[in-house]
Amino acid sequence: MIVAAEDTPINRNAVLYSNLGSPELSAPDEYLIDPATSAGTLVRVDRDGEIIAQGDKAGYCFQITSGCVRAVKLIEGGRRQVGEFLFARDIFGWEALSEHEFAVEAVTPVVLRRFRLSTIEEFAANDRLFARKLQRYIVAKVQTGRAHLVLLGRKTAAERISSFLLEMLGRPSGCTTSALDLPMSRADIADYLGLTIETVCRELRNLHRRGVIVIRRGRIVISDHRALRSDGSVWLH
Amino acid sequence: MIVAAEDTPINRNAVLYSNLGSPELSAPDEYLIDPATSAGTLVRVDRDGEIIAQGDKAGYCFQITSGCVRAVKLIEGGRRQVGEFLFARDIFGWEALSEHEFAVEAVTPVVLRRFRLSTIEEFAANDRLFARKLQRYIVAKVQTGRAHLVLLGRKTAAERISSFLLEMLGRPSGCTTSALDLPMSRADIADYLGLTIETVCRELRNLHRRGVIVIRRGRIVISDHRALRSDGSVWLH
DNA sequence: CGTGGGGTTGAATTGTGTCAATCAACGTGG
DNA sequence: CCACGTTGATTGACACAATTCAACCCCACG
Repeated sequence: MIVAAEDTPINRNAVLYSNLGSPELSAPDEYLIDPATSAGTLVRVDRDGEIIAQGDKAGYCFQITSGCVRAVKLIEGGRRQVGEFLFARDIFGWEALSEHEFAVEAVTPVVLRRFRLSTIEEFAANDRLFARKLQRYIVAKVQTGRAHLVLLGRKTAAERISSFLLEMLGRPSGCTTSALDLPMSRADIADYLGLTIETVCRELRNLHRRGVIVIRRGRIVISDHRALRSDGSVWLH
Repeated sequence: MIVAAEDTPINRNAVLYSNLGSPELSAPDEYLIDPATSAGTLVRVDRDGEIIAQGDKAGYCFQITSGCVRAVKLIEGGRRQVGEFLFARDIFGWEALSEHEFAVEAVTPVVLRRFRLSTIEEFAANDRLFARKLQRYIVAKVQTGRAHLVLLGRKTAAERISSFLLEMLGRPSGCTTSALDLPMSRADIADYLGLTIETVCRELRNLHRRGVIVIRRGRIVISDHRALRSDGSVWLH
């Protein structure tokens, strides 16, 4: 499903990442690897195209330039779990030790930059700041993974939906407005939240009825942030 | 709840980790930091003692010398999620970016070795092999976290219990025999698997009825590994 | 202008949770 | 040594949240 894949050799002397001089690590809207460089191989993938298959050998790492991607695992009985959704600036492919346990598929058409894992490792070895940024990125992923464990283990359907909308609202891009356009299908959302499509619909409808959201053609507008937050943020402390 | 906490200064010239000369990275039964060294501060914690509290500032990293520990998150309505159980050789405290999202509590009395995070970072900076081992360890944690997402999102109660027993059976120590002694309570297991205590009991009884396990005084003996595996390993591929 | 796939809604079903009672193990103090 | 209280584990009866099954709608697209 990979459309364009000419192999631009990585120029080791090129500026591989931006903000070298930045005082602190990884602002949320920062690219770990500067997309303006010619480093890595540009890859385009169609909607629903498979970027990584379950069982693929580890070897490549991708940074998303544009679009949305999902990490999915299929198990017996046609059951499916979406591990995470990834967007521009996100990096994936590093999570595998030897084989990929999750497939990665394009939710929308995506543009990626592909690197050999060995190249990334080499850069991390030669550059302390980059290594620390990567480390921070991975630790942040561990954190969001943990938060998702709580959602799947202990939250009700209504709470999951609210948490999901807040999560989507909270990501770096498109956060200022309260208009969310969710690129993924109901099935993707359901498999991310450990629910069925029907329950996702019903809970969205409930939010609509309560006047918390407005649903229009795959686009959702949040009318009552406060209500959403009191539903979805069930943390203590 | 920390009992002994004299602060042994870290000797930078001491051999902080073992197997420097080992050809490959992190065998599963290997300590990332050699417990025989005097590096770090020895800490003992009683049963149910709190090692890290929710909301604590990040700053220390612990390696378990002996005992079992749980990472827990409390949310509204008395609900609780156990993120993971950790055992000898495991390392925790590195998952926080600024504040700890999960508390860490002693399931059994534990002996820990405590390090400043900055010390760990410094060692990683000065030693490539150690840095890569740590990296591998963290990535492995991401993997088990992902597997747990699938369990919580898409497995039935029976499958969760079987998967749990297999997971406990599969950890480096005490794996040769089929006698498991589970140090954690039913409540801990339930909160790890996103179930209730009662369901855990019922499913264990079902396994007992089917002759798959024998339950004796907090110790469980696996009589039929094959049956357990066909229940718990619901992977495709 | 059919056709099909995603989305929405309703009714029936069920797996798991809730509530409650009982039991077993253990420590404690009279 | 034995009543007693405590705490965790087990079991049963019932309730309910979410799934399953099914019908229908709405566009997009050939």
